[in-house]
Amino acid sequence: MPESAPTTARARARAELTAEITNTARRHLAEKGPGELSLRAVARELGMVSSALYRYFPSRDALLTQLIIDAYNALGEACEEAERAQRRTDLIGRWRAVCHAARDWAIAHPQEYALIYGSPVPGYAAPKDTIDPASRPLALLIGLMVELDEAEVPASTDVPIPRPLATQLSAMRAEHDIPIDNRRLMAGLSAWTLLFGLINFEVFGRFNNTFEPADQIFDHQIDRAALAAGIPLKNR
Amino acid sequence: MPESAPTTARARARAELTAEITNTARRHLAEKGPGELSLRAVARELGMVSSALYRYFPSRDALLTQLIIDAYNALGEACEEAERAQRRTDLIGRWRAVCHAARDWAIAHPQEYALIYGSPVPGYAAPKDTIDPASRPLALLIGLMVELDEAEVPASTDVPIPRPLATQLSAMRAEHDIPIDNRRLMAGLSAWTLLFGLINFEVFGRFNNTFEPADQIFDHQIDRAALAAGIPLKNR
DNA sequence: TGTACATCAGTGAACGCGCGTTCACTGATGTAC
DNA sequence: TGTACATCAGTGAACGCGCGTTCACTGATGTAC
Repeated sequence: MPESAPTTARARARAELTAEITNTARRHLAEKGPGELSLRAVARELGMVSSALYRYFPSRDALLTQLIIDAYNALGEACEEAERAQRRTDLIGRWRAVCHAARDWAIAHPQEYALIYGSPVPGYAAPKDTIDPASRPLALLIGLMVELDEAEVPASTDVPIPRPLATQLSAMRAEHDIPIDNRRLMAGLSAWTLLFGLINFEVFGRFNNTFEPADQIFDHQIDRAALAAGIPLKNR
Repeated sequence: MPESAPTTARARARAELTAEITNTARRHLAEKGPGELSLRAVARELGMVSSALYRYFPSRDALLTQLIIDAYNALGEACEEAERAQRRTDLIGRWRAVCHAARDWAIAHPQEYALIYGSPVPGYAAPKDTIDPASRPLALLIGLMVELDEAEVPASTDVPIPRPLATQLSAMRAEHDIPIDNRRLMAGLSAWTLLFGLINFEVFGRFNNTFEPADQIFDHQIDRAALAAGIPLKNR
């Protein structure tokens, strides 16, 4: 539901149809791939003429953008919800919850996942509105790092951070008001990279024929990453 | 050059034209994406009629398969060559060399990289001949692990490996005659996952606007991974 | 409450495009005797 | 060395397809007075 509930019948119909269009498009996407998403096919399924879609989306790219934003938000929400369900003091539980939520969502929606974490769609430039939704999982992980800091969990012994990298990290901290030092931030970024690298490998089939199911190797690797990020595997 | 040098003029011409076709296709791929690769466009550029290509490749998919195999081999070769250039005893140097070679190749050939490590091309199933070329980088890393073992470098303290994962790892070791234990093999696999996760993030633009250039964050993360895999950062 | 006008949703035809693949063909290259 | 035949590369036309987007239009819904 948008900010203010639509009052007139027309506005309500419009909101509903917009949702129906994105839902249908999402279903088509799930079956094929972003390149195969066709406005005409979506219109056909909705019993409309293809040109009618242009009342709702100015172009195919705009529809794709909507799907991308929705995907980022769905993934972000899944992670946040799972994380929220853990005891606040259970840091490793929270880390695992985020990892599993992201993985489960990706496996359940492989094409949507590919849309946001796979190869960029050629000729398509992600607009600014995708940035915030896209950063929700990372924000969660950084939140975890902040609490590690507050709980005075010692950071894992670590590889030194050279000057130029420190500059980039500091700039990032300043821009987003992140109250931890570079070492901890870097730990969060590493965990984030590893998590999605792992999911990519699984969703894109790199573990096929060897690690099927990949549940165990996933669990193992995220625990390794937790250790590397300074999250103790056992709560005190 | 294929196994046996072609003797007749016809055979030579055929080999040359086949190469020209794949080269042109590769160039087109580099500019657009796999979905945009068009037989007609390739033929046009070569001054042939589109149907003539069918003397060389039975279908568009066959051409794509060739490009995929070539990409795997090019990447694999780049890694192997870089690794070969290091002193044998310099294990961390060899690890870094592999990482940098893979990254450099990916950055230089982003579309080819996307073809092999990005979202799967919809409706396209990779045939068996891609398996061997695809595993070359992992094979290198496992080789490194074997030498770590031989050099009696102690494995890093680690997360325990549960039963079912151990079974999968043992099966893998048996199938490929890998003379190390599960713990070391797992370390190699983790390093491998992290490396390509990292490259994906960079090539697919996830570090944009924050870590540009990403050289430093890359170096830092591969050193972290080295530590986690038990490779000492300093040689003795 | 009623009327005149403005806004909007959806239609249907059309434009212009490029694609993969098939097929019967011509003419050149290779092979067997 | 020469001839008859088989193989192969490349042609050009055609099939059948689906796509995104534009445009002038009709008829319904909403708004101002």
